[in-house]
Amino acid sequence: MSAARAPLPRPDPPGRRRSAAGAPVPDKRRLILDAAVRVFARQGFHACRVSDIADEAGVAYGLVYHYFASKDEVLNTLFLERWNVMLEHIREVDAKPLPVREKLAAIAAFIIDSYRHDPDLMKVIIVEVTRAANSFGQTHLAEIRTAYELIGGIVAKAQADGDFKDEIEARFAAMAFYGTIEQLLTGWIFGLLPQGAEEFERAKWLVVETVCGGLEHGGEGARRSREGPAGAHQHARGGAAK
Amino acid sequence: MSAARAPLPRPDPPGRRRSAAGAPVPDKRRLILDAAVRVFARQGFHACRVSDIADEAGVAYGLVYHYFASKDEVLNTLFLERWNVMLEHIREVDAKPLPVREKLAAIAAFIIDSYRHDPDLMKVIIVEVTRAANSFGQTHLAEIRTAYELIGGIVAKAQADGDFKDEIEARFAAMAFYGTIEQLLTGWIFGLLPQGAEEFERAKWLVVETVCGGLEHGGEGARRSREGPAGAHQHARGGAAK
DNA sequence: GACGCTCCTGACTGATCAGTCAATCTATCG
DNA sequence: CGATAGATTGACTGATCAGTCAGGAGCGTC
Repeated sequence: MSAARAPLPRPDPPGRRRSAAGAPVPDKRRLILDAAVRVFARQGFHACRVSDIADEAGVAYGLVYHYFASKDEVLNTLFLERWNVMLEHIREVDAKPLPVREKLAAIAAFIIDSYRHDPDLMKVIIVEVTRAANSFGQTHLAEIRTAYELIGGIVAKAQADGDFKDEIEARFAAMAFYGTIEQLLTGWIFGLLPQGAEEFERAKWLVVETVCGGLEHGGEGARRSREGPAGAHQHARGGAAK
Repeated sequence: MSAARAPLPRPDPPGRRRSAAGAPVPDKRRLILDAAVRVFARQGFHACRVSDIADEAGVAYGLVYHYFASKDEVLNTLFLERWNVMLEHIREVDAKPLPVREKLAAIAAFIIDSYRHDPDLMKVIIVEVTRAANSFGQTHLAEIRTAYELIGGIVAKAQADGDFKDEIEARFAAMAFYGTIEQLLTGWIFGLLPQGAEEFERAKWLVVETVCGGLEHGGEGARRSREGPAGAHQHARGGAAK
C-alpha cells in the first residue's frame, strides 16, 4: 500500500520533536528501519520475527505496528527508499552530456558505492526483493523495470550516436550491464569474491570495460577506455591489483 | 542431509516396480518432485504448504515425508539434480578442444535450453536457491562456487592462449558471463523480456557476443561473430592477437 | 498363515508468530 | 489544570503449518 512515505534515504522528518538542548530526539521510525536492515540481512526476511526487529531497535513490539502496517511494509519501505534514490541518480546521469562509458561508469559506481556504504541494505534489496519473484519482486516490478528501461535508453542513445554497435538490442544490453553488477554484489554478499576499497574501485572499471569493450582484444574499445575523456579517474590503482 | 539421492535428471530408480503389462508404475517420488516444481514456481517455497505439494501430486500428505525428510529436502533435491547436470555439462564442454566462444556458447545454450524446457524448475532454482543467500544459498554455496570456477577456468585458459585480454580477471569475467545469463532468465521469469523460440536462440548468441565482443564497435570480435546466432563456427585460433 | 518389508494414508499435535488492543505515558496548548 | 492527540508498551489471540504417528494395504517368503 502506501509504503513510500519516505522517498529519500534517511530523510529527516519535518517538524521532528527535539529535546530541550536542540538535539534531535531519536526517530523511532528510523530506528526500526535501520534495525530491520540488520535483522533482515542477518536472518533473512522470512526467518526473522517481528519481535527480532523490535528487540534490535530497542523498542516495544507494538511500536513496529504503530509505524508500519505489516512486516511486509517495513521491507517495502526499505526497498523503495533506496531504489528511488538510484532511479533519480540514473536520470540525472542520463541528462548530462557525457560519453556512454562515463554514464555507465557513474551508474556502476553508484550501485557499488551503495553496497560499500551499506552492504546490509543492498543485501536485503537484492536477496529479498530484486530476485524474490514471488512476493516482493512482483510488487515492485514496475520500479525494477524502470531501472532497466533507463539503462536501456542510455544504450539506445549511444547506438543512435554510433558509439555502440546496433546488433545487440539496447534492452538486452541493459540486462547484461545490470546483471553483471548484481552478480558482482552477489559474489561479495556470498563471500565468493574478495572485498575491499581496492576491489570496489576496480570493479567499477571492470564492469564498464567488460560490457563495453568485451573480453576479447579490442581495437578502439580498449584504447578509448585507456584515456578517459574526463581524465578524472585512474582505474588500475597502485600496482598489485590481483 | 542426503539430498542427492538422484544425481541425474529424472533418473529411473533401479528395480522400479512394474505393472503386469510391463509399463512402469508411476514413481510417486518423482511425482512429488515434479509437483513441487510447479507449486514452488507458482507460490514460492515459503508461501506454499507441504499439503499443496501433496495435493498437486495427488498423493497423501504423509507420503512426502516418506520420501523426503523435510520440505527443505525437496527443494535441495530439485536443485542438486539440475545443478549437477549443469556442472557435468560444463566439464564436458571444457574438456573439448573448442575455441572459447564456442565453449561459452555451449554453456549459455545449455542454461537457456534448460529454461526453455522447464521454466518452472529454472525459476525455482534461481529464485529460491541461487539468490536466496540466507537459507539455501548458504547450503549450496560450494556447488554454486564450482560453476563460477569452472567458467573462470575456461576464461583463464583463453587468456593464456592469447584469445582474451588479460586486464579483466578470469574470476570477474565468469561473474559477468553468468550474471548476464541469470539476468536474462530473470527477465523472462518476471515477464520483462519477450519469450519464444526465436528469442531463446538469439539470446544464446547475444550473451556470447556481448561478453566477448562488447557493446562497442569491435574489430575482430564483431567481424568474427558476424556469422550470426545460428552457426558461428568461425574462430581463427591463434589469429591476430594483440 | 504369519512374519516382515515397503508403500501409503490422513488426522492430529505442538510450536510458532503476525497482528491486535487496552492501557499508560508524554507533550502541547488553551 | 484538563483535555486532546500522538507515542509507546507488551500480553494476548487466532491461525497456520511442519512434522509425527498409528495404522492399513499389498506382496514376497519361510
